[in-house]
Amino acid sequence: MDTAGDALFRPVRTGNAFEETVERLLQAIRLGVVPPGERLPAERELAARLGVSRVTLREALHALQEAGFVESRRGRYGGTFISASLPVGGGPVPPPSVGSLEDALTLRTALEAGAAEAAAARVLSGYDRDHLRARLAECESAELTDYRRKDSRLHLAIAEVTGSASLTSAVADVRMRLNELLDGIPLLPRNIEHSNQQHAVIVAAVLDGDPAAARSAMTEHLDGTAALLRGFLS
Amino acid sequence: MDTAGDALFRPVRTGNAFEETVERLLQAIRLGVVPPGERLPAERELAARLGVSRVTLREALHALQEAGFVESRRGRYGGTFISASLPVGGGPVPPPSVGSLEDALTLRTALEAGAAEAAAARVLSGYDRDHLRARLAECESAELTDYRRKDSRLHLAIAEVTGSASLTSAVADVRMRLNELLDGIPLLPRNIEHSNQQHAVIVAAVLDGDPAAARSAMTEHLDGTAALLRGFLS
DNA sequence: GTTTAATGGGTCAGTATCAGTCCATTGAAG
DNA sequence: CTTCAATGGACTGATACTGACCCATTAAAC
Repeated sequence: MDTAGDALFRPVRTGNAFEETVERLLQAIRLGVVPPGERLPAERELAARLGVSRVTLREALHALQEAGFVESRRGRYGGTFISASLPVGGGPVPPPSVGSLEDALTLRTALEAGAAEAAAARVLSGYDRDHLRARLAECESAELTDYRRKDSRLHLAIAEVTGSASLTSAVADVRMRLNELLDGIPLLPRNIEHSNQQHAVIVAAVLDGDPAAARSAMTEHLDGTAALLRGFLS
Repeated sequence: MDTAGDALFRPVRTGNAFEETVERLLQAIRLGVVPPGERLPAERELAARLGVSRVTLREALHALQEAGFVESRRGRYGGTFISASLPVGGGPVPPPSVGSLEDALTLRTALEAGAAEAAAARVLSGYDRDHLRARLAECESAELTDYRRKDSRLHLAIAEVTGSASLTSAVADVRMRLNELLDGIPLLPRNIEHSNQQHAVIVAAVLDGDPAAARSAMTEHLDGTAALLRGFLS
């Protein structure tokens, strides 16, 4: 029962509805799923999709508004928009134990390498192929301050074209966990350049329909940032 | 935003606290993490670990009791025990869409193949090695009615020795989703025998510290049941 | 026997969350 | 300039969940 019990008897809810809602919205913003300037779905629709009451959603939106992440406009054709300039990092993160870092890295490798392989094994629609190419291009032309978001968006796109929504959510979750840690370490142009080369190889392998190549390229890419994280956080 | 939005704006809570608690406990029972006859943690402790009030936990336990999954005894050295003979399947499952089946299968392959690889890449403690061997043996000597539980327990053990609690939880979750579907298809001795051979290969590769072999053996194993599921549910 | 510690059984007031309803604002369309 | 539909803003009563109690029961330990 021991270790499996630890995993199964973990908390059923990680916080109250308000906190979880804020977390989700931050996920969408920080991972670049809805970019600066764009509109979120209307409150009524968003509340329904998040499975939360509109009151709770609005509390979450207010919190994000006060923190400067979103701005709301009333009236028809109004809505809640992502701020053009996002606030910088969400404050100092609690020192992550080595254990929790390894936990997240292990999960990430499984999910993202699996996603790359699965994506390459599928026959992709033209839409999917364009999506991948667009995210790759965005990543290559990203400003330094934008890079993490564009990078996340590309990785998420690879999970998306897998066709598995569960896999996509899981990738988004683990990336949020790791991004918090990554915010604590410097972003070197040298590393970005290297990342972009690897990204190109990964996307090419996926588009070519070469699962083994996609997996190994992704694994290599992930090992790079994993080493970086281990180095800076120890 | 499209597909990524679908994944990110999914419901924050899949049900009320009561339902989620029942689900978790069923997970522990159905996956064989706490076997028939054994005791669950005391209500106060379990409620704390599940992050739920004791009232809610007790409601969940009562529901499971009425359904015949557990029995409670009062007094010191009492507790809530898993029934020696568990009720059969949880009623007719809603017809799973092909999409949701593929969704779960894709996620499972990523998680479990990744887990096998990660497990083989670690230096395992003696305890871990024994754990794996014990679960494998249990699986090989399982009765037909016990097989699914013992099988799940083994797969979970492989995730456990990875050392990543998140990965373990994720494997448990996706297995629960698939077990519901597997309950709808017959369990042939012929298949069991084949499964056990594959299990032996997987565990051997993990114990030998051969990640590539562990991954490929696990992939092959999973592909087998995936084909079975696709065949019966279409 | 008596004691005692650990357990399940149950109650209650406070808080969080929800579903439903109506209001206020906006800008496009007529 | 009026109308209208879609949006954010705000309130209310009902319900779910919690945290903190205290009680009842049991079997080992003394």
